[in-house]
Amino acid sequence: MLITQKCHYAMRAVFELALQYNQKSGPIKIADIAKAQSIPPRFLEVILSQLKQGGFVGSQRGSEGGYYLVRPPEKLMVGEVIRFIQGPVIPPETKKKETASKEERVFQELWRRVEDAISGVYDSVTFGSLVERWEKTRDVPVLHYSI
Amino acid sequence: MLITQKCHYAMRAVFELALQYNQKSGPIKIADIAKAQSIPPRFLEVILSQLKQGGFVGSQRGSEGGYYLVRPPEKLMVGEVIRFIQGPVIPPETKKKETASKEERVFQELWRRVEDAISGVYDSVTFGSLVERWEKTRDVPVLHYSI
DNA sequence: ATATATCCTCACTATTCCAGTCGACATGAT
DNA sequence: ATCATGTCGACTGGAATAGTGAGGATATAT
Repeated sequence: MLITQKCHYAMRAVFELALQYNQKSGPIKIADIAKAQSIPPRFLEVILSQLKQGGFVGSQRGSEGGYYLVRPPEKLMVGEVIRFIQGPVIPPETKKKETASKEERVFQELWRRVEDAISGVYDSVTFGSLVERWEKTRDVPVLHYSI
Repeated sequence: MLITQKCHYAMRAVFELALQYNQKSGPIKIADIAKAQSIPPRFLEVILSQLKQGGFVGSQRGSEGGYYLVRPPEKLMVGEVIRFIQGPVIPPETKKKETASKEERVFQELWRRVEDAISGVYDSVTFGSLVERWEKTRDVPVLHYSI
């Protein structure tokens, strides 16, 4: 699978922090993020602490503590988060010319192109743009009314 | 991981059959494909029989039997094989608008773009073009001589 | 100061998926 | 008839994924 569940959660968590970024209402609690984005809270703990390691978020301990985004959402590409949580799309050994057999080498150009194509998308979308889109469509009713 | 080992094997197997396609030397034995492409023979058995189910290859039983490509390599896109072996890049439930929560819906456009980007590459490369490339570079010495 | 709310750490489990194997059987060429 | 092949279904070991548990550390409120 291209995107793991964990990565989906990570992106939704960052997205949630991005939504609140301009509200200046202090750090957001794990519990709140978990609720807003329907993420198992204990699992979210693991994820956020990993995102902190990666320098994407910061935290405040104690009462009224929580997490916050380090960079403004417009300067945070989704690709950065995805790559950090998931690792590279194409594993390095698939790309290494030296260790590849002749047969494998035929495919390397293909994998390179695939990776570039994916990166092109990943790096053209920021959490800022996602928030913008969200703001625009937040009140648009779902088309699929119950019958 | 985007491409499983099994899928790599499948592509190399098909590629091997593509190489021999114009030689008209009858079906190729599992053992030969396995040897040429360094694939565990028993595993290759599983893979080829799956590819047969998918209509990509045909087989001949008995002595002097083996496998052969059903379509000419130029008319076989790598995407067809990859999608058949691996299933869709983005799982359908990630894309379904009806079942997605509001939060998930923000990301759907992103996943759609990623999928399209990948498909664009997958569907622009045929096994015929891979064989061509192979024929061109088959005798180019490896740059990395042993020291 | 104390209580409490929060993050922090790290180990642990359950489940699923992947890669690969095994044994017995079916079929076709010679 | 024999032997070389493909066919079939079950099976296993290991890795990765998703998620949980228990207790510790620290900041804020009172």
